[in-house]
Amino acid sequence: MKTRDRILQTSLRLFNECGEPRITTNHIADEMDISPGNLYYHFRNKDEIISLLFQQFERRMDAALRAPERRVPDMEDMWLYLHLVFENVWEYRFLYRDLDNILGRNKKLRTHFRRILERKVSTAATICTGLKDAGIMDATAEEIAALARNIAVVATYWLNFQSIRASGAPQGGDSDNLALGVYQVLSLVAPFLRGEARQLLQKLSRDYLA
Amino acid sequence: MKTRDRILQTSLRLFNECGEPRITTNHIADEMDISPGNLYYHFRNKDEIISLLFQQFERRMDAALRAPERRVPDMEDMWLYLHLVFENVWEYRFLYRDLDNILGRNKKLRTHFRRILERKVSTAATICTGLKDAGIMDATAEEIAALARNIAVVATYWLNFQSIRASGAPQGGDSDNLALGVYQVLSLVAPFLRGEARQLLQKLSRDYLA
DNA sequence: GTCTATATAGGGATAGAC
DNA sequence: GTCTATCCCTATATAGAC
Repeated sequence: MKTRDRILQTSLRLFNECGEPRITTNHIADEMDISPGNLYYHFRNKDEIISLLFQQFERRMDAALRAPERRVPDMEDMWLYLHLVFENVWEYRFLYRDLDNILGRNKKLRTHFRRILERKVSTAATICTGLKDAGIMDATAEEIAALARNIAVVATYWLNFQSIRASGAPQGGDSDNLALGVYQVLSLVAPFLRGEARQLLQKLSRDYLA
Repeated sequence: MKTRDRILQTSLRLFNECGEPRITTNHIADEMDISPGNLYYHFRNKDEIISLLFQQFERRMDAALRAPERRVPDMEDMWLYLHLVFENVWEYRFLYRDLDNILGRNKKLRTHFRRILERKVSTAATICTGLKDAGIMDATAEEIAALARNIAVVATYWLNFQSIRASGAPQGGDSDNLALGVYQVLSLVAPFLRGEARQLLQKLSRDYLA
């Protein structure tokens, strides 16, 4: 594998493990057993590494949020949508750990991240409206708007929330937290579903968390 | 006012405005027109300033979360609880802006903040159970548990979420975001309320946001 | 209590040899 | 492409005069 790609890969891992502000370019070079000078041959500066990682993140997030546009959405779409979102957040969690800090240093990232948030909200709203049109969901337009915002908030920050709550906990892997996150978001939607769908979701949730 | 207190006050303001990692001890001294040496006469280091500010925050948050323990909770309690929480988050928003970063440097803060999150969850659950016992709310224990977690997430991260969404927006003050945050959390609770209470909440919300 | 001056350390980044 | 050596800058923190 090319050094350039290894730098990106290693940076992502270290950023995720320790937080981007704590990882210096020297740390990255050290971990890879290359010289700091070599790293700067491949990248102009640390910010360029972050930008590249952000681009990867953005592409994958775009793909996740484009999923349900093809046809009439249903609960399957919601489930898929949530899974893809949570997996992406998890894989690029360093962004979320120090969001304000990172976005504050780079206006382009801030703009793009804002766009992603807006798409999270609008995709959630689209799916909910689809569920309503399909007769599965019962909610006013106002309720759907608020619901979509809440879905976006929980989908965005759940892993942060859990990582603080779970610090020092004896067990409970991170993959558990992904599943719990999906469950949390589904529980936002549940009370608006009609009887059968709500039962189905409850059963699905129980299997899922077991 | 004593220099020591002015340092705390100025630090809080600058931290909130620019983010704690970007504000150095020199910045603080500069802003106050005192020397860096003077600052270090009053505080051993930057961390001590942060710890003191955190203590203030914790005391106020404790007070906010103790409120509804006295009697049978109702929607008034929920509303009061949310307001106090959001105001505290707003006044000490620097903590939330760089939460992982700050908590990662100081285990004591991490432990204490975790406790606050747990209390947010349990207080929300207590209030909801109270609403259920009062016949205002209709929800299973499982639903209340998930709801309480979601309330805590939204109450904790809403202002972060909005500050990213609103960056570059032409208008929409921060106090609007507080009100919107309360509305968002209430909209989590609304679908579990019985008819009359739900109507009341809708009316209340509309007045509130107007 | 407050100042000036300074020590120390670490991170970001570059130059030039190989 | 990679390394070594080094420079610059900034942030934390201290020493000692006033």
